[in-house]
Amino acid sequence: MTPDDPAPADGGSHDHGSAPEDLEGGAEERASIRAQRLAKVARLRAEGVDPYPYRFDRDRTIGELREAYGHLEAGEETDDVVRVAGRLMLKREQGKLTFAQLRDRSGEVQLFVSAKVLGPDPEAFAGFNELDRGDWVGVEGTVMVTKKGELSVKVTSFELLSKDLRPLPDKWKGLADVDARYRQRYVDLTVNPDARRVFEVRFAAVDAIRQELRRRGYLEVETPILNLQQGGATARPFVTHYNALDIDTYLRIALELPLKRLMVGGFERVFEIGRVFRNEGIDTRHNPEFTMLEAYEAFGDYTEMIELTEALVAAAAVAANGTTVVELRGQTVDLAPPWRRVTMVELIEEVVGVHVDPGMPTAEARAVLDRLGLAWQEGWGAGRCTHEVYDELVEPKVMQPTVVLDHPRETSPLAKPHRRDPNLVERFEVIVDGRELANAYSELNDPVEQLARFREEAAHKAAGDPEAGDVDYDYIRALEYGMPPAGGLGIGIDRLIMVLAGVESIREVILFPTLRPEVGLGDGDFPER
RNA sequence: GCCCCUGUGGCCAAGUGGCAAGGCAGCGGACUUUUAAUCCGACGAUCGUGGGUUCGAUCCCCACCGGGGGCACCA
Repeated sequence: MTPDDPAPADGGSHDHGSAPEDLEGGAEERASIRAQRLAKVARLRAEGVDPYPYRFDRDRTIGELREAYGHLEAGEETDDVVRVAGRLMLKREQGKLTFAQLRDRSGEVQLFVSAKVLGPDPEAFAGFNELDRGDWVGVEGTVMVTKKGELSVKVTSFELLSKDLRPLPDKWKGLADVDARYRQRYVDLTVNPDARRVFEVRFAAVDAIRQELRRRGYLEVETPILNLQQGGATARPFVTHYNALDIDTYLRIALELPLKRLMVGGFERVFEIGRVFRNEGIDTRHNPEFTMLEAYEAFGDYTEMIELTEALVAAAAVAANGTTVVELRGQTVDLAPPWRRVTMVELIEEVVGVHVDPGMPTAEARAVLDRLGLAWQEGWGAGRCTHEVYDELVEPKVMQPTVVLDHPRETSPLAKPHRRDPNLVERFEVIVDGRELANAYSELNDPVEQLARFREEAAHKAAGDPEAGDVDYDYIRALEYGMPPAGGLGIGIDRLIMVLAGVESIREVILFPTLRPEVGLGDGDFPER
């Protein structure tokens, strides 16, 4: 239970009432599966069996069982007693012998349930057959292998651990309705192996990233999600109200500014993997809440971040898939370092065949956009125009991992000016499969310069731009104390997982993606106690 | 916001302007080595919701709701 939850409404009473519905004779045939199972639960209680017992002491996982007994030959039987637990995924009744598949988080094993073995009480065997596909069950039995070579537990006793009142989807086809898959992810995960695989990829990848960062001496930190100001990126924020202080707060849109305050404080190497929130549209690449990694390293610049990005992505790929090679939409992509490095201006020339750069006169840059059929807006300088060409015509076409260096200063308010070209900043993005996967800077640490850029943004906000941020005076004050030179990196974890899992929609990699409220599900759909 | 596609028992899924296939699951029966077990039998559907056209609509039209995709917006 969530610690802050109020006391449970039922006051902890376990005094269960009568059966939900008396199902006599033929009525049971016509009753819904759920009603039948509710009746079953009531019957068990009447017999003194708790259908929701408190615990079951298994002595190993099914994976461990397979590990230990995988070598047995077909037909071999042992006297080794084991206790395993899991969800009943299949049941094959065959007269006085029943086979079932039991699954836990580590794998599946067959249950060999014989009337003779389960005795002496003849009710016991009938009781096993009363179990339904989907029930959570604990069993004790001996390890054996059937004639056909299937590792099995010959069950000597069993216990219902939790009743499944709703029938699982088709045992072969699983759950196909995407709406149901996202809304009822618990069912999706239960019956669709692909769904489980995607999240295994996710957990392995994120874990590998953490390990690699820790190995490099990075400290994992947690910073506020409720912010008094909007900053760290350009995006429309969610606004909520904090009653105790009677102020509006913003859900964070980035992790950047608090982490850089920690650089001022001397942490030198920090990272955070956390949820950020952007009040924008939903599509195959955007979910309003998504997971971001940001990492900052003192005394380095963006060149360190290239190597770090390569290492993190490669480690994540190997941990998730055992290889750096992934298949994406029929194409093979190799994430093994080193990746290609190229400047934005060079890459535009290569892919589009035109020259445009942030140093050229604005009119000239706009003329390039005109020739390419791209729209520009008043107020766009050559830098913004260059970025537009890159976004529209270059990024979608780059498949293999590519480090795109040296972005226009105009579109990068938190990056440090380029040491050799005042029109640029020291920033790179990594593109894989036509998508931005990572973004890194030599971090701007000049408080005077930073304040000027904040003020520009605040002016935009005052002019009605909901994505422009506020002047964060405390952040400026922090910079005035001195932030060491640093490289910083951001990786969109969800998009990385999409690449590693080879899926095309961000919803496939988020356990509970944001959806409209479900209609029609209400109190009337659930039984009285 | 706009456009296209889509919604059929718990799940999967056909279908047509004229009584809504089939499979899985569930229910009853047979079966002690099955592997999506098999065989036999009976049951289960206001075809997303509301209007309209029609003698008659699951099907055609309109609106709304949910979902998917694209565009736009947006990093």
